[in-house]
Amino acid sequence: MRTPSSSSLSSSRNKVVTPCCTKIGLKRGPWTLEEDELLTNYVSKEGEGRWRTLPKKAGLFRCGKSCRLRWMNYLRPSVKRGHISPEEEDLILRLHRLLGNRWSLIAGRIPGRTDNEIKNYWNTHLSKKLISQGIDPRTHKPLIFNNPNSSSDDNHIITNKANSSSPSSTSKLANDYDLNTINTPNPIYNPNFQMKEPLGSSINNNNCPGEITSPDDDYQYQSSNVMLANYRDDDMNIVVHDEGDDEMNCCADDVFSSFLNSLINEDMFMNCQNQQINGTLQDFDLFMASSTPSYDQNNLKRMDE
DNA sequence: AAGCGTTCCAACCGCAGTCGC
DNA sequence: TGCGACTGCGGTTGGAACGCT
Repeated sequence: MRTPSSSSLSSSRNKVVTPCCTKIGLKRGPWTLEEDELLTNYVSKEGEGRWRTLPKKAGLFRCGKSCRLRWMNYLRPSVKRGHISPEEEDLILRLHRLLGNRWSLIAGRIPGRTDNEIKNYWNTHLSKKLISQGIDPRTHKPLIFNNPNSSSDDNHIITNKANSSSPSSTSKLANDYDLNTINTPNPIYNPNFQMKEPLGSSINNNNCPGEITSPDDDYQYQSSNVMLANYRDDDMNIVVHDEGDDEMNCCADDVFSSFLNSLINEDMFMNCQNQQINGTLQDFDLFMASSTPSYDQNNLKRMDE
């Protein structure tokens, strides 16, 4: 069905590829009912995991990755199929504003939905919807169309190849929206930012390890659902706080979890929405101040202020 | 009905993190 | 400490379905 793209071919020449991807004779493409049945029966009996050896044991001519994906995104009993409800859509929008393209984190907050499904839904529906509303789907800030007179390092600038002043339709606008031209200061979207251990101490007691800078720069999330903060050193370089402390991590995890849960609450969201300038950090501060007595919002000094 | 363009989404890919040896 | 195996994530692809002419 699918053939390796030119990029993947060229990269695989220089890289050690995992055996499951190179084995000859493995089936690719859409799954058949028989394959689904084999996989479902096997996982029901033996449980998830050990994907590498699963295909052989289950009698499938697929690589482990493919089996895992099929199970996770389609066959798992908890997977909910069908239309995304308006409530789910709203939740996706809120979570994406906070988390960026952290699809697995977002999916973890929407029961029955998979990261792949949410990612697809975002790319095909929600990003276009936001663009049609004049909102940058990456930053959730108003779109600013390219002005030849403006400086080249402006953030949140997009170009509209057809007509920047009068987009004619959602579809047209979406097609003309050049994602490659966007610069974003938000580390959530910045691949150069390294996800590190969480900064638990500033959340769980009154100690502040450093000066908090701009909201977009300083709160990051890692795949373990932990919020963390960075600060700037004397040279204004962003410093990632890297203090391992399992207990603190655990607490930060709980706090972050509660924070996300709170966003499900409409009132909380509406309050925060009115303060989009300060975005994520302000949302978090509001939440922490209202729900965590030990959290001293004033301890967070911002270089930007 | 045929041809063509667009949309949607399942599946694939490379990469990075984690774990065990 | 280094290495390989395994797992999970986010980006991308391409074929089927759909809509328009």
